[in-house]
Amino acid sequence: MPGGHQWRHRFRENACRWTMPREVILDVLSRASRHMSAKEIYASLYAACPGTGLTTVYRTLELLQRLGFVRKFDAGDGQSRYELRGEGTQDHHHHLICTRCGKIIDFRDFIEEELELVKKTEDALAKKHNFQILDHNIEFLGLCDKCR
Amino acid sequence: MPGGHQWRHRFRENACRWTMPREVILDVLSRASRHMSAKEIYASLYAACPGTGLTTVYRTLELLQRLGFVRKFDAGDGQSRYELRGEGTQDHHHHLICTRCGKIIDFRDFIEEELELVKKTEDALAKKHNFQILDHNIEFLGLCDKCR
DNA sequence: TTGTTATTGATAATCATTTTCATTTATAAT
DNA sequence: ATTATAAATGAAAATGATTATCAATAACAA
Ligand SMILES: [Mn+2]
Ligand SMILES: [Mn+2]
Ligand SMILES: [Zn+2]
Ligand SMILES: [Zn+2]
Repeated sequence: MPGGHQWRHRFRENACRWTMPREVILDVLSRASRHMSAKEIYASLYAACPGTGLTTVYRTLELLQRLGFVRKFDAGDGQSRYELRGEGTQDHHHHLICTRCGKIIDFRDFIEEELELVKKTEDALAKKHNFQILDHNIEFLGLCDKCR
Repeated sequence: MPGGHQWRHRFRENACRWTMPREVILDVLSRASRHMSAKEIYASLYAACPGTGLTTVYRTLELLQRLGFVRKFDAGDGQSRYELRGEGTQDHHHHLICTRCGKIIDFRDFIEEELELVKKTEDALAKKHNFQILDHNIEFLGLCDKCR
């Protein structure tokens, strides 16, 4: 349990101030269900920090993304979703998305094989297209048990 | 070259009428550069079918997607992009996206290994979560040669 | 404690996409 | 070929997520 202090330190390192809205947003992200939209985060903010604006939520999420603490992704409905990036490789995962109801499931199956193939592909692509590859996403789309 | 007639037939099969806007939009999609946004398609429509509304472009794209003729995807900027789905497996590919300038590159490297891993993962996920998996996306994010 | 400057919140602005609804048109039936 | 019907279209307005503005506030270094 890294506690909340680590965040403060990591903010300082990046010349960012440690404020109440940021602390609360990080808290929401770390405890609540994953894959939250900005509006959902905004909604669950009221108890701990009423008066926080939706604008601040968006700005904080963008900052967290820029610092690499948060991953932003698109699940097909019109809004972006956000999740904390855990440390090392044990948090590495991808998404299984129901295209009808929007349900999102994390999966970590075959991560070994996946990383191996991803590495090979990254190397090939970086060389062939002179790209600096920084990240990747893998997602499976389909119908969940309730929607099929 | 399947020509334009096949489309007409495939529309009929699905109880959809064959109209000028639909023909022209399919033509644009098949000849022009891939990964076009609705607005881009709308813009390149004027010559062949002036007066076509942007609304019709959106409606047609949604139909094409529903019929499985078109793949809709998100490249990180605020708008959806569309590309024709080719027939068999020789068209199967994924995307390498520059997060700064938005450049998109198709790649088909290691499709063999990819399909193998994807199959394994699909089976495992379908069983474990009782999902009916219909599609998948793999994307690499990074900086292109000009942006790095 | 004070000064500087990042951060915030209310509000308005953007911008992609969707809805509405009256008009047109593809197509099947006559 | 004409006609009837429902699907398709287009103009305009509505929606909804995200971003820009700007004056007020608060973090934090000195
Ligand atoms: Mn996740
Ligand atoms: Mn492509
Ligand atoms: Zn579902
Ligand atoms: Zn680039």
